[in-house]
Amino acid sequence: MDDTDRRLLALLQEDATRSYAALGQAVGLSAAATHERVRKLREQGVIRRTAAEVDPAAVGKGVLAFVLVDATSWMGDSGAELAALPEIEEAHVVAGSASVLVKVRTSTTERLQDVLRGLYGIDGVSGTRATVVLDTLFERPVTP
Amino acid sequence: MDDTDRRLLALLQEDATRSYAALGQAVGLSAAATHERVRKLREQGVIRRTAAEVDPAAVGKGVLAFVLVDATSWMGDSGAELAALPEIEEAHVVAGSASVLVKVRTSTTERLQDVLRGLYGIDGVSGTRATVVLDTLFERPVTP
DNA sequence: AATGAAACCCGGCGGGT
DNA sequence: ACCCGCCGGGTTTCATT
Repeated sequence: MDDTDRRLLALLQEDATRSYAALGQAVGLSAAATHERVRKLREQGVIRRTAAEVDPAAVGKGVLAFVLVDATSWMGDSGAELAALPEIEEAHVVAGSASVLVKVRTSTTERLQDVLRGLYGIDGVSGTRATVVLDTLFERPVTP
Repeated sequence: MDDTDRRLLALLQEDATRSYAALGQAVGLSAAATHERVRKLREQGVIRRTAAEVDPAAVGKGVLAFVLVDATSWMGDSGAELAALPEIEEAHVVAGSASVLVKVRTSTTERLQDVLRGLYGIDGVSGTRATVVLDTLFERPVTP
């Protein structure tokens, strides 16, 4: 993982449809060498996958909220139950006053309410504190 | 935006390197028709871009935290100042007791502290409440 | 680990149904 | 809108250094 790899990662994060030739030119390498480096980055798991980024609003997911979930028991093994709620985009075990933090996207606030109801249905959950997003200033990839 | 489009989106979200032929076979369409549909989805902005997903830990970003930022004045126009801190991955204006919620990835907790210091340097910021992530249960794309 | 050449396959585009 | 067929270019591999 040298500096060239990091530059390649940065380029692929903003547009993974670039050709290896163009990519190589940007970092001063041949297409074949570039291909080999990227292949290794995939193999090592540095590049998890290459995915299409979908606009949430365009697929009817205009409401975004972060929900702190309080629990009376350990929730670190409740991943599957949380994943069963498809509107939950991320779930993290956190330190602090809450046990889990989830990121939720729904079509409407009514549907958000349904998700909160669903959270209460999970064993040990004793409370939720939702923070509703009014406007997203920016979302960007990690800077290697 | 019919059901076929949604299936295409789901497939492209999990692997955008698939060929249009394979994609078309999965939804019962020819490669050309599939290509046309995906082109339109891009044109309409439903597909924002296709990007490589990088493992944060692999690029030395092992610490994740969500920070609620309190402010004494309106922070909805502070996007640029927040974006100037490269460790901030997302920034949202929120309803509730805080004004802004940011997602921060750093190499160490010391660096996280630096980011918090940086936040206090922004005009109007009066406080921060950080929630540190111990373990990420899952992160997945939006389900169309 | 990088290069250049070569084979193969895919993306992109026309025309037609 | 979808399907078929063609063509240029990119991906992918291999021998070589």
